[in-house]
Amino acid sequence: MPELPEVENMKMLLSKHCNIKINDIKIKNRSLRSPINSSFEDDIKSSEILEIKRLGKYLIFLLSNKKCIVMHAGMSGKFIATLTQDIAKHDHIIFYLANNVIIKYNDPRRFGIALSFNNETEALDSKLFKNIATDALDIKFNTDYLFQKIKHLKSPIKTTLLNQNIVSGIGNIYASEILYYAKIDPQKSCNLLTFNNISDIVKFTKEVLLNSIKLGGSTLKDYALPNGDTGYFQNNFAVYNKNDQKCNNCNHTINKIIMAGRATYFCPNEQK
DNA sequence: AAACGCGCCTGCGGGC
DNA sequence: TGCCCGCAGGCGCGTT
Repeated sequence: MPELPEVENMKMLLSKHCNIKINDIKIKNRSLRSPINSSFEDDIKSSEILEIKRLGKYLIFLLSNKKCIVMHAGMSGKFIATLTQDIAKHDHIIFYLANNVIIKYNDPRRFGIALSFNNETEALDSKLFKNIATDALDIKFNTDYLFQKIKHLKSPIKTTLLNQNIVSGIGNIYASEILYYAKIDPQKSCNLLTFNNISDIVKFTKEVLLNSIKLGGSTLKDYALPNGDTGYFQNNFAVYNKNDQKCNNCNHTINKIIMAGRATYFCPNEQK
């Protein structure tokens, strides 16, 4: 999916449509990862979005009627803001704003989430967020936090960074990228990492994610920004999708391996 | 507890 | 040309 930088870009662009009445809402297909709840349309209709928050890869919409919408874009979800009425294949949710803007949620694989709650507290107390850890860009995600959280784990650091119960927002692209800059082998067990290793991981997590946000995120097959633009971060990948190419820092070839079923890229010469 | 594998879906590209 | 296979930004559940 969209990982943290892509979701942050969605948030920024959708936030331009706050404080505008939502005249109508239509759902073409309720069967996302879990079905869209039956009161979703009624909870939103005639209300306005006051504020959009992001926690990890989740978007939290606070509405003027106190209701709260939670959305997650799964692997292939995206938002499209448009003035044209056309409905494309996989446009599952359509918001009709009073200023004639139409916002569509499109998600071919339907791994996304869209649920409404009576208020923000109810949303944050729900099962969705029960085990979601602090956000990777939150000041509370620091070296002491991560060291305490993972020093006893025997799992490899790469799969651990993908665990949203440890830190939220990092996905499969950025896990490889972060560990490349931190010069750590993705297969290394967490309990073998030094405090300095973990300090580097935290530092480069912030750096890589913030840099990608600035560049509009990464655009692979499915992802596009709500205004139709594509991000540029994929041009800055150090290792992701670059197997058999040369490492930027040395002449060694970038390796691709599978960890916990997910493609993982690293330079075996730089990352120990 | 913690670590792994599988399934949920659709679309695309490569190999035959 | 067309079919089949593997793979894709994620995550929850079941099993060991």
